[in-house]
Amino acid sequence: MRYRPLTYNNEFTRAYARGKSYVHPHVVLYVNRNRLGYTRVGITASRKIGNAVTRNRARRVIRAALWQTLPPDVGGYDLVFVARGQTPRLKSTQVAKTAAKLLRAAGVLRD
RNA sequence: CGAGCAAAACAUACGGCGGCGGGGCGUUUUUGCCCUGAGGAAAGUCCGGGCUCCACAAGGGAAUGGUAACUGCUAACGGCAGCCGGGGGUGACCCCAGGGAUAGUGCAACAGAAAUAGACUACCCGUGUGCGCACGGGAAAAGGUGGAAAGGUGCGGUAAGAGCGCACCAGCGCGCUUGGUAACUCGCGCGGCUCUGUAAACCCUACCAGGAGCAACGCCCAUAUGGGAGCAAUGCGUGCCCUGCGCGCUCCCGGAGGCGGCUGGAGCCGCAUGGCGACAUGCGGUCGAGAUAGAUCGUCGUUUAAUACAGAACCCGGCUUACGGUUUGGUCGUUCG
RNA sequence: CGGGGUAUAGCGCAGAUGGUAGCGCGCUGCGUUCGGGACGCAGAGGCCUUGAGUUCAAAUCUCAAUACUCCGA
Repeated sequence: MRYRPLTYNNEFTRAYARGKSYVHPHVVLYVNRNRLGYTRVGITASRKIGNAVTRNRARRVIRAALWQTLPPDVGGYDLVFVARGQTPRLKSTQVAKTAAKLLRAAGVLRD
C-alpha cells in the first residue's frame, strides 16, 4: 500500500472540523496539515451511496485514482476523500483527473 | 400459440497487458517467479448446533420464553421426508400456529324480543269485558336481526306446541371391529338427542430451554498513561506572600497497540448398496479465501443466453427475503391435422 | 455481534386489554370590522408504511418485509 491509512474516528472528525474542504460532484476532499512528516489518507463512502457492493466500488475507484495521482513524498497532510452519488458509476481515470485538480487547488500538488 | 404448475443445473469461460490480498521459493534490501483469491443467497439475523468464558453436586419444582396431528431423518432444530386430517384450484398442483372450547374465567360492538340465556309480533287456554282489547298462564313450531338463534325432512301427537315419540339423514360420545407402527380409517350396535364462536384472549396439557458471545477468550507490553472519589495535609517545588498549578497514598471506573483464536470441516466430488423418500453405510478421489479501514479490478480480443440480485469478517445445518436468463416434465384453453 | 423503538390528516401528536379514528396548529366558507388580525360558527381533508394470516370483524393480535432511529459489547 503506497499511502498510510487514517483509521480512527477522531482523526476523521479533526479533518472535517479543522481542515479545508474542496467540493466537486465526483468527490469531496478535506485537507489538514499534520506534523508526522508523512501523508495519511482516508476514504469514506457512506450508506447514502448504496449497498455494500456499491460502496466497495466507490472506495476502489478512489483508491485506483490515488495510485495514479498521489506521489509518495508530498509532505505531512491528512487527506480525506468522501465518495458522492456518482462516484461508483465513474471510471478511475475521470476520478484521477478531478483528484489531481483538487489536490492542486489545495496546494498539496505543485506543478 | 397463449396461460399457468413443478423440478434441476448455471450464475460466464479462455488469452494478452497493467494493478491488489494471502502463501511458498529464490535473491537479498527491493525486486523476480509460481500457486491461490467471495455467494446462491455471502444478505436479513428468524431458529438450531460447534467453539470459548461465566454460573451450577445429582435431581426435582416454580417463574419466563418457545414448540404443537402422526411416523421417521438428523449432531440438533421451530428444518426436511413420508403419511393422516382440513382447505383452495377446471387441472398440473398448492396451502394449513393442525393439541384442548365437555377444567375454569373473560369477550362477542351495531342490529335484534333474546347472545348462552329468553318472549316483541303471531299461536293456544282461562278470567274480565265497553267486543277495540286488558290481565294471568302454556308453548318455543312461524316472522324479522345477526358472523352465530340450539340438529334437518316427514309422520304421529296436542288446547296450541315441542326429540314429546317413531323412521331416515347429519354430528358427538362410548363399546366391539377391518386395515395401519401410529395419527387415522372400514363397518356394526347403543346412548342422550346435541352442547355458539374465540385459545395469533387469559389459560390447561405435553415436550424443550442455565447465561453471554470471536469486540468471546488467551498471551505480549505492563505502557501512551486518562477520569472520579477519599485520605494525608498545609508537606515539597514554582513564587516576596495568598490564590493558583504540579508532585504523594488508597479505592473505583477505564485502558491505546501487537500476536494468537483463523480455518481440514457434522468438508466437497464420484460410484455401489439399503430405503417410497428425507437420509444412512461402504469404497475411491480431492484440498477450494482468511483480510484488519478491510484484497477479486481496469482495458483489449474471442466465444456465448450470460445479464439481474448482490461482497466473506469464528465456523457449520436450515428458514425467510432479493433476483437473471436456460433446460426438462406435467396441466388447462384455442386452432389445425 | 446482540438488543430495542417509531411509522396515523399538510405539520406535531393521542388512540394499552379488537367493534369503521380523534386533538392542537394549518386550510376552506360564512359572520364580526371601514379593512386586516384576533374571535365566533360551519366544513373539507385518512386504503392508519407494505404484504399475508387469525377472527363475524384488525390502526389494534400474529408472521414477513421496507424506511428511519436509538442502545450495549
